[in-house]
Amino acid sequence: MPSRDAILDAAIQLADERGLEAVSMRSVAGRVGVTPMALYPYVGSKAALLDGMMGRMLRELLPVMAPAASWSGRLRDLAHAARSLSKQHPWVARLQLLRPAIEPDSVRVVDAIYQALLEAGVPAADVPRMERMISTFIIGFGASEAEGRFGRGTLDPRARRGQLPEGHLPGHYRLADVLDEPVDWDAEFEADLADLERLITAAARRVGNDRGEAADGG
Amino acid sequence: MPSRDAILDAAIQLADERGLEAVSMRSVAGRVGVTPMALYPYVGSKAALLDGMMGRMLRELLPVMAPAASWSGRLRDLAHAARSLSKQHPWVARLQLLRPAIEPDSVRVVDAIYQALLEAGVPAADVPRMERMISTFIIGFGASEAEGRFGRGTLDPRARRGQLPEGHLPGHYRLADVLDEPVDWDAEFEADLADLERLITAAARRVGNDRGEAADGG
DNA sequence: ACCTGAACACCGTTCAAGT
DNA sequence: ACCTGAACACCGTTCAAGT
Repeated sequence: MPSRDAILDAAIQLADERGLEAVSMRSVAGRVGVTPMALYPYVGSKAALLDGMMGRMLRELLPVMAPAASWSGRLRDLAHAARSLSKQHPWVARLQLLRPAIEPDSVRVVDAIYQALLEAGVPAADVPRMERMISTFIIGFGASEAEGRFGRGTLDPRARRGQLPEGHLPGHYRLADVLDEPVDWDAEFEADLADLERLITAAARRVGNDRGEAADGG
Repeated sequence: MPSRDAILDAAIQLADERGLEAVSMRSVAGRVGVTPMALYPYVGSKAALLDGMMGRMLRELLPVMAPAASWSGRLRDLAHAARSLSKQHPWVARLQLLRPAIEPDSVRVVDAIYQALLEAGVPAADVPRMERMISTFIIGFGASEAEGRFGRGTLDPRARRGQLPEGHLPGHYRLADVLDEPVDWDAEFEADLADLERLITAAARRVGNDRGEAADGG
């Protein structure tokens, strides 16, 4: 029995095992034990199948925030959950960036961030922007890590200390010691979160200072 | 005469006109006036073709930073150039996230950011992380805007003030006034850049305070 | 040396049949 | 009501010929 849930399960499993590019109507149908065309009444199209996969991921993200915790604790919980999700399923960040967040659970996640920012004292006029900044960063970090934008590239074979003339890549030259050390991505994510929290408290402190429209309606 | 440059030009034109998904070996070959297989000696593979397109984009990004300007001026120049690039070519942000930055010009852009951060007084140990944070944000913003993650979604049809019970999406409810206004994306990008600059100066101020390894070699 | 043409193993999706 | 099979218009890439 196909059923929408079984189809989404098969697609998610396939993406986990062989990557998002291995998810095709034909491969999913094969795993479910059915002909490609039998999927269409349940998922509509390939694009809708991908949206459905994303919806499932977001559903796991929601119950993670303990309502009792402070705003910063809740944001931290959410950020950590998002990161562990994109470690378990390296394809979610790409999907999140490539398809607009239509699923209803995505609106609920956004709402939870709104509440945390309001509770932190961020002026209403700045809350949606900061929500977009935070989620853009978290998704972008996950995508960069998963797709290999972080790994190599920055640090080229010839970027080792002394192996290149100082004038060519002066920044890399001066940072040779630091760049030689391996990166602890968990620590980096943590440091980035601390920076984001600094921005939030700074925005809350600025209420009514450098802008006329401080604490708005609400 | 094909030539690598003519092939990349055709591919870029095609992506601008009909989107990245319209770029195929067959369509590019058609535009160049040649058989698909004739491209292979010049570009190697589809993936390498995409890398080549990205390389061309990065080359436009480099000469934009006036060496005379302050570190914050140079970072601003770079950020604005990156944003106008991803407005002209909505596919670059996606490509930047999906493929590791191997092109040599990408290393040069990273180096320019390293220099700016060092000049700002950011401790060496924090410079690579902050570079990744800044570029992740800028690329993520471009991708979110281009792929439609920002546009709709957050603000649902039923998120209008009073049209939903307060208990359901409390954050959206409290922000109804703000969410009803259209977003000025240029202003938002500017405000985000100001926030990033705050993080940089804050990191510079922390030198030698909460970490042992303050101003490193160099 | 450079290009072509046919072929292989794939795609998403439509449409007419089958039970 | 639900599924199948053949078909259409695509992919990237290999390989043997052509000039």
